[in-house]
Amino acid sequence: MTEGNIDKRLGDKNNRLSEAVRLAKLWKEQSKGRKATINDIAKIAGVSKKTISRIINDSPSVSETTRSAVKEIMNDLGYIPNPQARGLNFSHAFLIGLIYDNPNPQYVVTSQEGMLDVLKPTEYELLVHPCDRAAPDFIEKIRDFIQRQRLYGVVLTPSVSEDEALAAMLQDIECRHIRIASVELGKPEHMLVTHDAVGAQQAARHLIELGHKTIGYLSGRPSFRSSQERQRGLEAGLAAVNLSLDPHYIVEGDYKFESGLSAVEKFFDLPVPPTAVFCANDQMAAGFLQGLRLSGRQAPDDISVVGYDDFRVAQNVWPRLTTIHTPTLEFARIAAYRLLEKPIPENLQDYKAPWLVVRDSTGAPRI
Amino acid sequence: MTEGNIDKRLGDKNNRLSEAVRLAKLWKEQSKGRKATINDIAKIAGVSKKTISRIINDSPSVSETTRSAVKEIMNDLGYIPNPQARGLNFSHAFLIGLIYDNPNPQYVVTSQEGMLDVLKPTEYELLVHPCDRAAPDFIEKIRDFIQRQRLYGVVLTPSVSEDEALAAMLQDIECRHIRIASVELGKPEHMLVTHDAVGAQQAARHLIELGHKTIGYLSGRPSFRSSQERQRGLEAGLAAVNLSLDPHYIVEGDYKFESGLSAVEKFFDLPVPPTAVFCANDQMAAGFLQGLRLSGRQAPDDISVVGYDDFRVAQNVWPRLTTIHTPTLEFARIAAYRLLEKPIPENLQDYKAPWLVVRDSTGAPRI
DNA sequence: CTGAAAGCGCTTACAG
DNA sequence: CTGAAAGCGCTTACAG
Repeated sequence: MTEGNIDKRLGDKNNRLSEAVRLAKLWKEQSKGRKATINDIAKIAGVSKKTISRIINDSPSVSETTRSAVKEIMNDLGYIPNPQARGLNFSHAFLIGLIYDNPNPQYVVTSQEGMLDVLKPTEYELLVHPCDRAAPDFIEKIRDFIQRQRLYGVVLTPSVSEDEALAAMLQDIECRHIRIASVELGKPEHMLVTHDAVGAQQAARHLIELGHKTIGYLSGRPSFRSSQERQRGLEAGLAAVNLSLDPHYIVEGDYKFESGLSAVEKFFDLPVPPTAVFCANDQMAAGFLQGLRLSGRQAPDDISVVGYDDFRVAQNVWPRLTTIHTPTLEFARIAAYRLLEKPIPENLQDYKAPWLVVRDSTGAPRI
Repeated sequence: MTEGNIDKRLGDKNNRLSEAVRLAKLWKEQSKGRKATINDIAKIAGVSKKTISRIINDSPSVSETTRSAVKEIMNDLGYIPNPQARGLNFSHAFLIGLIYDNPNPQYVVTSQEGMLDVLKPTEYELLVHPCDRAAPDFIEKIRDFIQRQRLYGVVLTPSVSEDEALAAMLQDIECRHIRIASVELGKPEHMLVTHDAVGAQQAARHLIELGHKTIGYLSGRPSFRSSQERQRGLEAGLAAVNLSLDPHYIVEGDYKFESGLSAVEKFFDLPVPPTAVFCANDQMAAGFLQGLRLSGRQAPDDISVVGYDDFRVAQNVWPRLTTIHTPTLEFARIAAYRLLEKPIPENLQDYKAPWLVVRDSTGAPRI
């Protein structure tokens, strides 16, 4: 290769670049706020649409020179590929769904935020979809939602994540999905397990260490796996010191404040009331605390109370609630990473188990 | 027209129908779960794509015979028009955005639910987009969000709804938007006013009727219009009985629990502490109640407390909070109706002003 | 009331 | 490493 050739090539490159700069300027004057399309970029860069498409999709078979030149033009014009046009060719939209039925707003918003943290640097957006498992056409509705907007995938949170018929439908229509649930319910590749039994066992250990022997359980709906798992953890903790959970000491709640409130008299009507109650979630524990007060009692003097979730309410009530912290935000992030098949950051690897947070609602039993 | 002609037409129609039934059956056998497209429907119905398109878009210029025949086929095959393909032709996707920065999860989830109530029977879905007004590129980020997915429109909630630069940007890119805010800030067609001053005035009247004369105000961030409006309402209520709000009796909070908690000592450090405090939201009022307890006081014996919002926390705390109810769900519904330019149902017309809910945190002042 | 052609902004084969 | 053609599933002119 002679020096002349090199000069010529440099010259060509420079010409092409300056031509691109000229065209870009022209375009900006004429476009009047219209957004650039793949055609505009191709014309200005002097390459084919297909090359632009390759760059959008990070194809390796584009020369570094072309790629950087085109990328500069893209930035200059503020070009964003139209996700609808892309979605029309791929078999999906650039949309992720969050399907939930948990009535706790903080759980929902925290999950959204966790997922959005991960989606933010991508081209995906988050669609929210509350649902009602009791509705007769609930699965059909979700199928419509997914197929209509051709979602890339969905994340399911408890309790709708526990629904086997729903999981089967998702499998059937080949919709990517991650089920966040207290325990492994289906294929591991679709599961994100929160290990509620492990958390509940810590609650049990805490109460036992304080000296409690007669411990009650305020459950969620018995059909909810999370409530079953929390009970299982409590029983495991009791079994470790040769205690067991007497069925009379189980009161059925529904995860709502009111069921906590009304549980108080049920426990205190027992011949020997428990000295501590483990509530299957914070909301019921908050109701339980209010029920205590309404009946002239208080925690932890008259009875110790432990919640589950560590949502905001745990710190708002009085006494502040001893509870089990579940890293909801982190689980949501992990779910999003897994859905997008992205590597999960190191610092999220640890967030696998819930942990105990001791506050003011627990103490030694009154003799 | 002879009888023969009529017979022939009926015969044609019947032939066409039975042919369609035959083709539909064939299609279902061969499609193997593939979703029907406009082409499939057109072929089976024996009409052009354009006619199907007209039916999808409710064009009046389609004969009732054709329309009903085609609709039957659509239902039979479970046909759903692809919103991405439609969006590619229209200048927007079938997506609505909810842009919020309110940290209260219940506010967010309630707003989402209200909007979804309205979107459910439509082809639109809801995209959530939290934001941070303090971020330097916050407006740019929102513009990207809107333009990338080519949203049909957005609903803004306080305080981001108060941002004039954001409103200007939306105007500029011609993005439909509804701003839910405490007071009319911009063009009426974009505003949905919650009339916070009216609510606050009721709080003032309630306290005055109980006999309070020295009333404190725990504000939100002074830059927030909602906090200003709630203060304005309080002042109006006081002015009605020739009282006024002494600036010393205003403590600055930030709508968060902790600022309520720490406000207690500030009020009680005054030479003459107020006998009642109006908190600019429930979350601060809950903190205030906890702060009272931590300092050995309680409401309403030592001081009356009023909140604003009537979120769940108002009933969870002890004493249960007297507060101002804002129909958040209904406002979100109205916003969605207006965005879609749908008529607002009669029963929503009334939901224009907030109202007082008296619970246990207010009483007559201690002499 | 109905339809054939061209196009929305991209991508997938296919070819070189 | 690069490109011309055809297509994704719809709609907009235009024509009749």
